[in-house]
Amino acid sequence: MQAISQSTDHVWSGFRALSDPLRVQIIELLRNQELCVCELCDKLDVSQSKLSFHLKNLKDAGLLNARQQGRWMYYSLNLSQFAVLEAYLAEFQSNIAIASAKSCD
Amino acid sequence: MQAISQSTDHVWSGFRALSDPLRVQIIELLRNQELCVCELCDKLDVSQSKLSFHLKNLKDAGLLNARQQGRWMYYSLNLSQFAVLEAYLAEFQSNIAIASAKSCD
DNA sequence: TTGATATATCAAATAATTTTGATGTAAGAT
DNA sequence: ATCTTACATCAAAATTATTTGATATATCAA
Repeated sequence: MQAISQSTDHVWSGFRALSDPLRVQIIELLRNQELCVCELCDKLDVSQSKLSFHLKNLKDAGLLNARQQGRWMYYSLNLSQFAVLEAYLAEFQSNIAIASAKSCD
Repeated sequence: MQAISQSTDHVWSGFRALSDPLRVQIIELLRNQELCVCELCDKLDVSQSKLSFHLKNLKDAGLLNARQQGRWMYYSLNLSQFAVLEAYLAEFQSNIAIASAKSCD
């Protein structure tokens, strides 16, 4: 068994964070810049508590960094976690089909 | 706006399919070989209808291929869809921080 | 044709997630 | 000290996803 198979918890929970359209919109907006909650709120036109819920979801999955400055919270992408998920998916490309024509009977 | 931002639907729905521990177990088992439902059922020790539900979920997301042979259905990974998701994540690595120290006030 | 097997589908029950609106908290301004 | 602003949190309601057990379908075997 490969190391990668031993604990896939962080993998599916990472993907779970990305499994929502609003959360994908959030990371798209943060693609090139850090933004504060109020800016995200404006751009996405969603309620503040709703946005807060989704930001927490992304942050708990390790996909976002948060930085407080005075009254504002600035969120940005945590690229290393994106890289973890990317690497997980990339590994599938390098598989040898050991038993491609296996039969059941 | 980049092409990638225009339709993120297949992206989050792809990630949604990967956002469940059992479904991740399924793709791990299919990593190196095609398997039929009964083999997956044995190895995962889950009910047949439950497995069927999750296989459909992965298939609908384009992550699995299905091939019928007699009474058996063989499932395998659709690597090209894995590559799509991988590429989506990879793009985030190449972003320039346009406004890293933007201030809100 | 009858029976067994492999898998899919369905409806009902259960569980998890998301939304909403209200309230809490902490920082800065007056 | 009081007020306002930015954000987080909470509980209840609404929505969505998953599980379960039953039934349907199709293939093959006898």
